[in-house]
Amino acid sequence: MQGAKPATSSSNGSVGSSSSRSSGRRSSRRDEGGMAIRKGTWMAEEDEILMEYVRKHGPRDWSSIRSKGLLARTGKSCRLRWVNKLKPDLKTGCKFSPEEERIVLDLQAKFGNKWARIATYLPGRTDNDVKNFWSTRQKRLARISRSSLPPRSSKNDKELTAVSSYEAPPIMEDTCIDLVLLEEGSSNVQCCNAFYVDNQYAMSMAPSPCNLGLGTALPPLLEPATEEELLRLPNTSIPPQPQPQPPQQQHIGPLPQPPLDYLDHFTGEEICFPEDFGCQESSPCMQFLYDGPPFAREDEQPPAPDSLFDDLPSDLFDYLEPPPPPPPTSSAS
DNA sequence: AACCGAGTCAACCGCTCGCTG
DNA sequence: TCAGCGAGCGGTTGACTCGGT
Repeated sequence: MQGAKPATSSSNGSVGSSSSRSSGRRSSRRDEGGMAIRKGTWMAEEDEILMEYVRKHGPRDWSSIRSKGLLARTGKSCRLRWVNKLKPDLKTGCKFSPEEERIVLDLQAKFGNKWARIATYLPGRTDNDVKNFWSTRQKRLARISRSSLPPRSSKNDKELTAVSSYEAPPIMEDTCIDLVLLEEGSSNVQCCNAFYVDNQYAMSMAPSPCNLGLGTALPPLLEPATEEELLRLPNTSIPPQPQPQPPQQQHIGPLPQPPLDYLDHFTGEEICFPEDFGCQESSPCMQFLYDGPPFAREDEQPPAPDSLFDDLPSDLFDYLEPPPPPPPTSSAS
């Protein structure tokens, strides 16, 4: 990855670049009481004062920090600084691991944009971290989907093709990558995640509800799995189903909760999914990019789902573990 | 070397919720 | 019951770095 910004004044004690950085849009202003409210990047001295306050009083009564004249910051700002930067055990400057990414994807599909809630499943991560991770990912997917739409031709060729970052040079380290699966000859785009962990690729989501399908035309590193194997994945709420032979279709109605902003393009029309991808509202798990007519309608054959997972080695997903249990309700917001 | 796009991150704002008097 | 207030949350913005061209 790139773009890691050097630590701010709080962690390296240098105020130089960060103070100039804040000089533009953020500045101090005076409130009604006449006390100047400082905004912008925190200085090391301010951090020290804030930490000292928390040591003495605990992380509460944020507004009294200003009312006592300790800092010219709002309570909000103090709390934010503590939660996002000063709290102990934060994983600052540390990239999301593939496992963390998988958890975020799972939980975002489950909870929506409840970043604080999702962050409680990720020790050392803040809601801001999760939010930033997600928005970066969204931007990337949006860019990929925009740039990857194939020309409308060869209508009969329905093969799903992996494009996007998957075409990047081989990934050598544990990595989470996004896949955009295009239905050739149309503008249908599906999106999912694959992980490269321990020299193996694996898809991020179980064949649970709202899985619209995974691509077949993946590079050789990813071998297809049998549906039986995939059904052993964690967080899979659909029960094992009988051998789904010729793809049948199940009328499931509109998607319950559009998981992505991309669904702005969604027409709201009812879609049919193959029966073996049965959809349950309780655990939607796939991000669905849509920019055209419905993916599979009753009068149209969807890609054969059984061809999507065939032959994946049975241990392919063994490393995947269920997310940790939710923390005690007292800590959740 | 300069430029540009992508990615990362910090910190703001507006809103909601829950507590308290 | 209700208003006021503080805390918390989600969305957004913009500075900054880095890699590619």
